[in-house]
Amino acid sequence: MATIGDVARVAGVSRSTASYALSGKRSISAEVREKVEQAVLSLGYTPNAGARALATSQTKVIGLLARFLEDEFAPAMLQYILGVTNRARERGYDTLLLTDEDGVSALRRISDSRMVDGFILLNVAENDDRLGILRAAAQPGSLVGLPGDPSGIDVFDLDFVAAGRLMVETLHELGHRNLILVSQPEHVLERGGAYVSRLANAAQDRARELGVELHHHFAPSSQPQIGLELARLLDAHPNATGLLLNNEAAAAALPSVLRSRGLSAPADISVIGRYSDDFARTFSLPYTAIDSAADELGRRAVERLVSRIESTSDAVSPIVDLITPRIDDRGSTAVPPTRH
Amino acid sequence: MATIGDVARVAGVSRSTASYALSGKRSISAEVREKVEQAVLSLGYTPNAGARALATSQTKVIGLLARFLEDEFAPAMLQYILGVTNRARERGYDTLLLTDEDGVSALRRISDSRMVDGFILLNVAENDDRLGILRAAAQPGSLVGLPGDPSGIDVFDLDFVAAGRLMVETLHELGHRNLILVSQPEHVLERGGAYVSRLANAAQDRARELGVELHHHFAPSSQPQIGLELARLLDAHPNATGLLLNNEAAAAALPSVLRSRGLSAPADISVIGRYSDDFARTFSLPYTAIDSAADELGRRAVERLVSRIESTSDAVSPIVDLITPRIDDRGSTAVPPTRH
DNA sequence: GGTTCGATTCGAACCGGTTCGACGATAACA
DNA sequence: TGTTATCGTCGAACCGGTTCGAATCGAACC
Repeated sequence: MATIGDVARVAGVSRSTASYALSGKRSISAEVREKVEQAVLSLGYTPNAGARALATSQTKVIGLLARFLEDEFAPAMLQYILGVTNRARERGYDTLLLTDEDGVSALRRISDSRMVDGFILLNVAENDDRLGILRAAAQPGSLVGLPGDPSGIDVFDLDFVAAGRLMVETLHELGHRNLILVSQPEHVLERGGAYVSRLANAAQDRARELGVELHHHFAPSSQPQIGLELARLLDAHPNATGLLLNNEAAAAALPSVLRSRGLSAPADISVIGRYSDDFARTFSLPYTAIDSAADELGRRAVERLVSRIESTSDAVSPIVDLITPRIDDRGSTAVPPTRH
Repeated sequence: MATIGDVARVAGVSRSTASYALSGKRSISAEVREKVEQAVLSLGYTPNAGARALATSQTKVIGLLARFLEDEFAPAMLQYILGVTNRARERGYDTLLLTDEDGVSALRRISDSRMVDGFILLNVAENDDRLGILRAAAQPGSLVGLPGDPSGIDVFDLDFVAAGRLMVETLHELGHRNLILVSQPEHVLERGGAYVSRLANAAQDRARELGVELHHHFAPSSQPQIGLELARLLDAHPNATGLLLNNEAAAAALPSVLRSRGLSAPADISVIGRYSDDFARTFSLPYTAIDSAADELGRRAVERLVSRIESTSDAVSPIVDLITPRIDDRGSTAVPPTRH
């Protein structure tokens, strides 16, 4: 492989001149620049990443820490990952994907060895043990997922409080007064998925304010239990006219549950879910849903991280950016059926 | 961050001695080794990856090129990615995830800049334009997906010929004589997904040998068209007693299609799919299926790549490793129903 | 005509590791 | 007791970039 020394020799200049000609950090005569560029072309020169990293302390790589938790809906993670890698590339960064079980030691290892310029943490838990390491790290980081204590770090997440309120308000406006809310399994919450209770509490509060009856339940973690539980809930709350789902697996299971009971949405029951548009398309889920905005969150996290990496002053104050929930109307809500 | 110079100073030895004490490449007195290790601990020393890469020409990073094609079933890709990253980590390598639209230039860029020690290419097409670059690259590579010309490169894939035969044979043995085979959309084939026709042709040939009638169709690429097409196929072939699905999306759509027609598997129709066990679990697909072995393919590709990277002689002859298909029996096959 | 200045280029140092050759001390050997 | 390996350590060079300071030169200025 050609080095910058080769380029300099072919162009008949010194190594430093070749470097400046390529970086433009000092003025170079048009003539010399031309010769250097010719040499680069004829040799097929590409700078050695390791050498550049050593000299500049910049790797142009972002570390992406993805936690794959058991019982979690893995495919949803892919949207985040793609949002991150694609936007990073647009900004001139490549992505080191870290899927280690032990996120703490992975973070430490990569940070200490200076392999990346910054980190993005996915699936951040309420009390995430990676945050301590990240705060002490030499590189900046962005979180996707709001932890209990976000101090000092940029955070991006869906506004689950607004999402909970929006679900309730939407059905309340249509005339619904009795709703069921199905959350993720309880152990997701225990493991630190506080967004589950943020949405549920907000929905509960808003329902109380509006005089709406809301029955909150945690769903089991796997099929076919989910289907059975959904059926049980419909039995237990025969007067409920609306179903709110903060749970991808439950949404995926719902069509068959409704069909086997001879129900259809929105004629018999209104349904609002919470999942990405891409998820809806893949499994052709016909329900109106709050978009989880996975790719957008990934993109924003990258955007912020890159500007922090490239900003000279590091006194930029951290932000918590909660995306306002947006409803994708797929026609599964309507006024409640009149009681006979 | 501490450098090896700091370690050497604290331990009271030279930089080279510190380096040898840590690498073990020359004999070092127990006393000195002890002092160096103490210094490492007290300073929290971690070698700088860029400097090490520059000195050793080894990055301990693998480049993973994932192509995300439109209309493709993206979640399935995640299994490959996880298989690769996890096994790579076990072998001491991290993974650079490259999702660039333009795989050719991504490959060239990363290879020329010496950011990785080797490549793994996912979703390799029949006539993949990345292979030319890979063959000329300084780093070795492993393919997941069998191209038309695999010469010179290690290849890992499911044996789709055996898979096609196995599907037909399994149902033939149960007494089925009239089958429908649903493939991926035709443009997947056109784009180079030759595995689609490898499976279909093998199934067709085997059916002919066994005197089985086999109706082969390409499915549309997206919902809800897939569901409609499945219904149309069942109408068009009322005597078919078995359904073979080489198409994840079709498998995901099938339960509702069957339910709405009042059919169930295997009582009314036998079904064999082709998707990963993980996929089946996630969407609770109740069909017997040939495991696509995504994670295993990823693991094998890494294993081979790493041994090639670390082997001194580079005259190791390339292999084509086709995994023998394995059926996960989920009880969706049975003897065909007796005709009334 | 001497001085100052900006443009252009070069040489040397540095980033933080690894590794080769040399050297002194000690042990083994004749 | 002199010679030769062996062991343990050090200094220096090298990997391939970037960047600082200095040198050269012609133009502009007084």
